[in-house]
Amino acid sequence: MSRSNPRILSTLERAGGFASAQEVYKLMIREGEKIGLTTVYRSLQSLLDDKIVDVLRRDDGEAIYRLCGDTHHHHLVCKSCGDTIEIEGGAIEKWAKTIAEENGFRDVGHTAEIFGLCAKC
Amino acid sequence: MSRSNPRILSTLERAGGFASAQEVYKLMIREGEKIGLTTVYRSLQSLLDDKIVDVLRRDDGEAIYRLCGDTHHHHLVCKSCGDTIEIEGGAIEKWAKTIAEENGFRDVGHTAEIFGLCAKC
DNA sequence: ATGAAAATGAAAATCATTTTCATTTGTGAT
DNA sequence: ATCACAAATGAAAATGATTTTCATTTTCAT
Repeated sequence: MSRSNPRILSTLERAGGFASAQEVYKLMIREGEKIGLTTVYRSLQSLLDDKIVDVLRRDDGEAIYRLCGDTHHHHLVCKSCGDTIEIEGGAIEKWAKTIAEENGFRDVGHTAEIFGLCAKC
Repeated sequence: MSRSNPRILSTLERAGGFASAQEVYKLMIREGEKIGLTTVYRSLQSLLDDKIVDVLRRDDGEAIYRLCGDTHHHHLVCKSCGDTIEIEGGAIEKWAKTIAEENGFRDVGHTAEIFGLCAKC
């Protein structure tokens, strides 16, 4: 079932734990690895399914993948440079849970991202 | 300098203050307006430059534009039947603003969605 | 009315991502 | 080792949003 490929995960790590599919692919090619772009996309997708990586969007819409720890967190992302800060989501967790209960929902999850311009940009 | 076109802004409003370029274009065509896709893109871009609209990304990477200052809301979505409930986001607004300030970010926006199984499913 | 500058849009170009499909590889049974 | 079949791979084509090009039209000050 796992279509993931250890070489791709390892490349993502080597890239600083943060790169787009295209970048992972180019990096592997540049390093002489034999790999196809399709496989890179597929592997990243299954790493995503397995919640081993996280996906965000750059300003231009390109998807960037990052290794993520297992603790559930949210992101504060700079629209300009892509700099990302992990944030604690205690307040959000409570909010989501409350709203869901009020409306009779169960088995609840949520997404939340904050984006803006960081101090440097 | 302002390449904006009032018809596009007005269509975005009519769309609920929230739509992609493609959607704005299709809506205008469907309503019999004479407009080109290129112009829609250009107009949205300059509305963006003028900070009259805001841009976000859908999960699939498509850019969605919304009127700034539009009191925006969030969604509680059923994973199974797709039923969607609009929710007030007062708590979230405050949370996002606080976190952003603490980290020196400005010009801040956010996304938040809650999803789960509704009472019927 | 005249010309310059700005706006427009059809068609082509870009670029990330997905799909298709033929080939290769891995695995388990015999 | 051999056979058979499922999973993985990747080249090439398809897709779809967005941008660019460029020729034409509109606007506007004179």
